[in-house]
Amino acid sequence: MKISDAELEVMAVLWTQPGLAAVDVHDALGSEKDWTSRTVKTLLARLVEKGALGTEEDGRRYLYFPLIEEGTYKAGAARQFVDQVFSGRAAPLVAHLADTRGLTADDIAELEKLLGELKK
Amino acid sequence: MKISDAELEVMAVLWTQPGLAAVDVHDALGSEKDWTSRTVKTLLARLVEKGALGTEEDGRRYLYFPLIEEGTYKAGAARQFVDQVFSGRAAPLVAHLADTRGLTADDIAELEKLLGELKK
DNA sequence: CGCTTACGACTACACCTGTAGTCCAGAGAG
DNA sequence: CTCTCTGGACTACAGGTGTAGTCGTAAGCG
Repeated sequence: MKISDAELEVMAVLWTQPGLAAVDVHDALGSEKDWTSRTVKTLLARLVEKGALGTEEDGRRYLYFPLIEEGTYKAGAARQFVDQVFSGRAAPLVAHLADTRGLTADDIAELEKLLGELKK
Repeated sequence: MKISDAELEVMAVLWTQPGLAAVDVHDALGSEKDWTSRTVKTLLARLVEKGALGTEEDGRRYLYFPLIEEGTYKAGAARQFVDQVFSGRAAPLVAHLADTRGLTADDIAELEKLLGELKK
């Protein structure tokens, strides 16, 4: 279940607001991405074809719903990325994020809390 | 500077052993990947074209050297991934890795040490 | 009841990627 | 000096991706 970059942005919208029609997805993206509605429809169609989205008829249009959970997908993507780029080791990843100012003080605090829970 | 999955495996070899010829890269990958030497050559050529590798002539063949640093590339890839999938927040990433058993006890210990240093 | 509009279905097309094949020239074998 | 082998250069080709256009039809406007 490979989801491409552009498709992922569409999924993000529908994870936040499931049950939108194509136009609504286009509007929701509108501010960020500069796609025509055709493009958005193509992405929706591809996601349905891939089984990532399901549809429900609503008159003469479709409403789209995610079929794969946000958490499930992201966890898989994270594992795959860490395996591919960091040979499966998470620590170097975090170290790199820290190096490039990718970690704010808030992030660090949050990670500490998380680690505290993990140790239990 | 987008490096594809297959290309990344080639880069990994050359980051570890810079200055190999095409055949040597093929051999180094040989055990893991089942590519013909043609395929490896194509990947090398594409990486040179992209500016990720440089060459040095050695008689009638080339020796290949990384032009981009391993750390630089990985840090960039990490940032991009976190931005794309986790809206830039590292903590949820780590949480997901933890959920799917992607974090071993060792990893957790390592992360703790890392966080300790970051706080300073 | 006819015209426009908006929807999904199908089609397009260039570039990237994975995976290789062909070709020509130089290096080494004899 | 000639033949073969090997290296890089160029070519191939199907499937994915970003980005859209066209078409037929059904729904609502007038």
